[in-house]
Amino acid sequence: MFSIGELSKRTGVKVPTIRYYEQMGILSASDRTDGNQRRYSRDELERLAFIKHGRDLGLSISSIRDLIRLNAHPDEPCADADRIARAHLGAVKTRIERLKRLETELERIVSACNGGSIADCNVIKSLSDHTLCSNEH
Amino acid sequence: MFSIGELSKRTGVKVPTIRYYEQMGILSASDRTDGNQRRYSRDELERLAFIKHGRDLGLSISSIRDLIRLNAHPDEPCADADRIARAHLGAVKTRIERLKRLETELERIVSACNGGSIADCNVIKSLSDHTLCSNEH
DNA sequence: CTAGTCTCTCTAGTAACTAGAGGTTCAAGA
DNA sequence: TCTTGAACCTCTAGTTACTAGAGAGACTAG
Repeated sequence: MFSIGELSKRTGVKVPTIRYYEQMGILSASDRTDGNQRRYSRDELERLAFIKHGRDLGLSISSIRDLIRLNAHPDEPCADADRIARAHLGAVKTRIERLKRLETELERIVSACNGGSIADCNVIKSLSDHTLCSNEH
Repeated sequence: MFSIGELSKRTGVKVPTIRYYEQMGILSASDRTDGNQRRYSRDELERLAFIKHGRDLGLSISSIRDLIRLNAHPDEPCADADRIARAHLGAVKTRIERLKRLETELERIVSACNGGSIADCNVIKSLSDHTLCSNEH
């Protein structure tokens, strides 16, 4: 059995975050000491690693909750799990596209700085004047 | 003078959001009617457009607040404004990089789905097993 | 003058944590 | 066995940028 601090060290998830996951209903300690401290089994350590991996990949807690639920029914087809991952992939692609457009825009704004005074600062002008934008956002 | 609804229509910023910006101290109505309704001048319309543009580009409200403060002192050098934009550009580039790595990872996970049952679903397996990752995140 | 839309303030909820207060428990050394 | 210091407990509140809703008052067109 692991204490919450050990779990934290092994997974890299901070202690208050582990408690937060418990509140969110995706990870709970299977045991408590007489003094009310959480004790985790190896299964729970693995589940936390699963959660962390999902979070690192940007999955929401509710998506992770769904995946955990799916995992509990190993006989059902995996279409749902695939759908969750695919939906997330789509969202990631969209975000990349948007950010790339912003990057272009910011490059333009920053490269226009002439080192003068605010009165003729292109950064602020660029932000004020939407018509200068090379693409819509 | 514009009502808050008119301002909203002209800028595409929702009414409660405009009131929120007032709370945040970046935009306040220069006048009120006898019945306590906000009335905005053309200057304030333009400032809201500036705020919206900055938000669309992903600037935080506090960065926008800084830029507005800078804008109020037109004689000072524009290095600070440039620095804010540059810092943001750096953050955007970093986010793009990270997202691209996640994209690769998710592509791998999704493409591995064999349409079977959860028990041997690669989506969940991939998320459980960190060692399968082709790059660290 | 009235109906219907707009606006007001205030509170609370969202996502995923993080920080802090004030108190208790655990583990290791003397 | 006792003590001490780190780790743990619960609870509340703060973060960001909004969004939703309640209940009441204001404005405007016909």
